[in-house]
This record gives sequence, C-alpha cells and structure tokens, in this order.
Amino acid sequence: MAMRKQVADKAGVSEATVSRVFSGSEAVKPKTRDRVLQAASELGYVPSELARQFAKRRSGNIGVVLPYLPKVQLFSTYYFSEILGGISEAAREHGADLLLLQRSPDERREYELLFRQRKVGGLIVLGARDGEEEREALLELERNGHPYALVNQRMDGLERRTVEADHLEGSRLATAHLLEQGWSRPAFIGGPPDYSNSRDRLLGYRDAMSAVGADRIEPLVGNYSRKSGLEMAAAAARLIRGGEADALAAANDRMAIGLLQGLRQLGLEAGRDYGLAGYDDSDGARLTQPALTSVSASFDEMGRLAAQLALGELKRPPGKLPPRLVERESSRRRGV
Amino acid sequence: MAMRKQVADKAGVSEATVSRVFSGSEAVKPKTRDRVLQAASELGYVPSELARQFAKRRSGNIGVVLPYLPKVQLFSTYYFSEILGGISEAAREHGADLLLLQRSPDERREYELLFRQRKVGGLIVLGARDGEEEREALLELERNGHPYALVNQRMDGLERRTVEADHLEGSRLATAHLLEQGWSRPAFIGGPPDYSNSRDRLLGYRDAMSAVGADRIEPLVGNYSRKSGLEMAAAAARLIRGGEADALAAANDRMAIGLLQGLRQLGLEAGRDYGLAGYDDSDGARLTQPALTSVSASFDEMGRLAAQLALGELKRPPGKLPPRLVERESSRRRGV
DNA sequence: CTGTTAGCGCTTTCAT
DNA sequence: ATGAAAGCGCTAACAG
Repeated sequence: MAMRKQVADKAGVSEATVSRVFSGSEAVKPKTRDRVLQAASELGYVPSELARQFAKRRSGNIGVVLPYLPKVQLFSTYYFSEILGGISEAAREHGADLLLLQRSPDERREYELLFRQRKVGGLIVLGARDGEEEREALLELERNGHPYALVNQRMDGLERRTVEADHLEGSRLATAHLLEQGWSRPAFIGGPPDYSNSRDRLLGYRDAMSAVGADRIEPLVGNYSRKSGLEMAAAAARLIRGGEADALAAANDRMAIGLLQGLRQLGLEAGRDYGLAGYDDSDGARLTQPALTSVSASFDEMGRLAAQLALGELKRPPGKLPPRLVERESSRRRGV
Repeated sequence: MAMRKQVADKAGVSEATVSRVFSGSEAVKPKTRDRVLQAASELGYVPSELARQFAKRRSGNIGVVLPYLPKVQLFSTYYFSEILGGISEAAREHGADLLLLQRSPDERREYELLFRQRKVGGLIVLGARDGEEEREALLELERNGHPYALVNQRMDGLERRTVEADHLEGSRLATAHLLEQGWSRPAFIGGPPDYSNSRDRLLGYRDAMSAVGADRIEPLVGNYSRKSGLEMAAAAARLIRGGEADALAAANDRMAIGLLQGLRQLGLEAGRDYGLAGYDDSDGARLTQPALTSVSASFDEMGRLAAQLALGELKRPPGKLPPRLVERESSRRRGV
C-alpha cells in the first residue's frame, strides 16, 4: 500500500514531488505535474487525508456541538438545520469537514479536550446556555487560543465569539407591528432568561411599548416548547378576556403555536380575538391556521459566520444581523 | 510537546507502556497503570486521536451523507434530525464520531473516495435515490468491502445494506384507516417513483383497496414538498367534487399539509368534506388545523441500525420496522 | 524546480 | 509485564 512510492517511480520523480503536486502548496513544473497526476490516476492513488492531517498536526475538522434535545422539543429542528446548512457551506469552501458532536444529557462540557485530542481545529457551540459550566469550558478555549464560535448566545467576556442577529430589534419589530395593526395592548411571552437571546427579546418588546407610551404588561415565561405555549394559554386567555391584553408577542414560534392552539380550545381565535406574532419564522409558521406572523433572522448566514470564526478566518463577527418581519394572518385584524 | 515522553519519565516507564495504558489493549500491571495515569493527569496529557487513527490506519469516523436540500424542502428537517439522533447515539456508544457530509448540487457521488482518503471507516447515505450514478457509487463500496448503510431506500443487490420501515404496511394502515372511518373512496397521492419508498407506499394503498374490493383511483404524483401538495389541490378538489374520491392518503405529511391548505382555499375542509391522512408523523402534523392523521415509523431506531451496519457491527439489518398509525382529526368524520 | 532527510505521535511486532 | 525499534503516509525544512 506504499502507493505513493509507485506513483513516484512511474512518474520518474521523488515521493516529495508527488506530495507537492497533491498538496498544491509549492510550485511544480507543469510538465512533471501532469506526469504525476497521470501516474496517480492510472494507479488510483489518492493521498490519505488522515496522514496529511497528522503530519500537519491539525485535523481540518470543525466540530459542531449540538445541545441535548429531549423529546420535548425546545428548539425547532428547523433552526438547527438552517444553521448547519450555513456552516456546512462555509466549511466546504474551506475544505473543512464537519464533526457532529451531539451532547448527551450527563456529559461534561470538555470542549478543550476536543482540541487536545486533535479531533477538531475549530468549534461551534449551538444552543449554549449562560451557565457556570459552559462559561468555564469556553474560557478554557479562550485561554488556549482555540478558535470557536457561539451562535445566538452572548456571554460576558466572550462577545467577540458570538454570532447573532439583533434580537432586540427583531422583537421590537414584532411588537411594533402588532401595535400598528391596531392591537393596543400586546403582552410578551418570553423564554428562560439564561439565554441572552431571551433577555434581548424582552427588551425589544419593552422598547416598542415605551415608544408609543403603552403600559407594559407583566410577561409570561415559557421554555420555548409548544407544550409550554399550550400551558400558558389559560393565563393568556385571562389576560385577553380581562381586557389587560389584546395581543401576544411570543419569543419563538413554537410557543406562539402552542398558544394559538390552546387559545382556540378556549374559544379565542388569533387575528379575530387577539393578535399573535411568533419569532424565528420556522417551518411551522406556515402550517398553522391562521398562518403565523413571525420574525426571520438569517440562520444560514449566522452559520456561515460561525464557521468563519471557527476556522480562524474571521477575527470577530460583523455587527448583529438584521432580522426581518414576516407578516402573515395571525397578527392582522380580521373583521369580527 | 513530546508530552508522552515526559509522562513516561515521570511514571518511570517506557513510552510504549504509556501507550498501552491509554489504548487499553494489552495487559499492564495495575500498579504501573496507576502511576502512568497519575503522571498523565498531572501533566495534562491526552493522547492525540489523530496520531492514533493514523497509526491504526483507520479513522474512527462514520460519515453521514445528507442529500442536497434546496430551499424548496422535499424532506422535512424532522425526518433527518430524528435519524441523525439515532445514528449519533449508536455512534457514541462505539466511540465513533460523526462526519457530516452535506452533498452539494453538482458534486459527484464519490463515496469510495471517502474511504480511501481515510476520512471515514463507515458510511451512511440518507436520502439516496434509485439512479444509475448512486448505484454505481454504492456498488463500488460493495466491491471494496466497505461498511455502509442505506436508510429508507432499497436498491437491487444492496438489500442487505438497507434499513427501512415497512412502508407498504404503513401505507396500507393509513388507507385501511380511512376506509374504516367511513370514507369509501380514498385516492392516493404519491411521490417520485425513484424512491423505493414511494413505490412501496403506492403498493400499500392498493393492498388496502383490494382488501375491501374498492376501486382504485388513479394516483396523483407530487414531489414530497408542501408546494406540490398545494399545486395538486385543484386536481384533488375535482376528484372530490366529482364524487370520484372522498378521501386522500398522501405519501408524506408535507404533501398532505399542502393539500389541506390548498383545499381549504377551495372551500373543502379535511374531516368534514374529505378524509385526509399523511405519512411520517412529522412535527408539522400536530400544527395544522385539523391536526393530521399520520403514520409513524421509528426513525431514530432506523438511525441506530444504520450506524451499526456502518460500524460493521451488524451483518444485515433485521426485518423491516413496523410503522404505527397515529390518528388525529383530519381523518375522522365530523358531523356536517 | 526537485531530491533528501527528518520528524509528526501513536501502534505493533519482537525481544526480554 | 515491559522495553526497543520499526513503521504508518504524509509535510517541511534544507540542499542543490
């Protein structure tokens, strides 16, 4: 299997030259180059990526850490596949491969280990939370100068590593839209505050309310699952029936959909009895009846940027990506 | 960075012994073992996975090939993430890592190359089609004795490598269910016949129809996207209004949802004017109004099995996995 | 532009 | 049970 030797002989060159031809790094005379390529193709020789990585002491892989996703789906699969798509494209352009690291429930976050094992040359952490353990693991990467990226999660001191959309602005857009549609008292349905994301979205809601001098309503808090949306429906119905709120700005689509379904069972229809807006513009937003108004952030673009950070190709992310409102029926005022 | 040497010195053993301790292959006296482990942990030594793989001439990775997914989504992200979840679990149990290989639109299918490059030690192909190029690429794996697995796609001569659910039975279940609910003339909405899957589902429909001596209606054919469902709505409406059909058994949820939405615009409601069943029991089935009756196959279990095949741990897949009918409102006859 | 020569950090005989 | 030594298939100086 010392195939490279054979190729070298056949082309009448040394093994080093064969190597040069394939790595493309150094200059080789076109003529010898062709001879080598010819010989290689005849013999069916392909360099071992493994040996190459070993010799260079670096794996060309970029690791993607996915959070543990139990049956109760907090995130939509849509969200991750969009991001993954973007990562995948950028990685391909740089000849990097993706190592998928699905987190198990117990498992410690030993991100640095992945680098020491030479399994990855860069890391992207999806669905990180703002906790002590996570921060510790990330700080260790920082200390060792390992390239990594966080998506949609800011952490103190690690801002340079975060790729995100301007979720404050996105949430503001959604709330402002509800107000423009003539719903005068939108309430906010938020997510767990250990995602910076959740906090931003709440702030956006407040901004929009302040801008028109509207009273803020105490937000309901769910966990981003559809189930939690269903569970909050009763409380939301009370707000609506009691006249305290006439619209709901949810921090993600899944909760919005749960609310839409739960409120329907209680006799309240989105677009007729209250205005509803979600966030993420997931697949599901197009499937409900009425279709869900939502906010779209370019997840694939975020994936691309994260990959560039993890490849060390980008020093720090550009500003926050601008979200866009996607208007559908759930927020429009239908005749009664 | 010749860290292993330091560990060896500190523990008073040779480098070979350090290696033995970490690879766990050969027997080492417990006492020396402990000394080595102690020294290693003090020095923060971790063996390079890259060097190990190189020395063994095999990467422990299992590659997962994902089809190119353009904007128009033919498959649901749900489908792939369920399968990936199963693969990921099984891989973890065997200490293998997942290399994600997203296919680009143009790219040739050079599966065998991945093995020669030593990038993967096993391969799982998702979303394969029954075409000449695909078959050729797979046959080459077969010839070279490389372990791989196909998910939900049978191909002549490669049956041993296919993990799938019994989609004929699943489709039969769905159609039979519609008949039991009192819809006497269900029509079938199929997918492209270059998926064995599509052909099986059509057969299942026919079986169920034959079993009750019902006349088969000429099936409509879409491409598994919601859009194609929307586009077929007009034709479906004609069938229903013309009295030729009173129910629809769709080959997947996305088309079913498109039909449900398209038919609604034409004034026809699922569960009232016609019965509707989808297939896959995707996330979306729970989001529509009425909720979609569907057929659930254990995608994560299929992922597990595929991983075992790709790891060479399973010689051939067990029989086809049994699907299960999930009854919701779209197929139930509501009072008019 | 090309050949020579060391490694890269492990695993794996083969001895002892 | 452990040590010594020879690779694994490349890259990377260093010459020429």
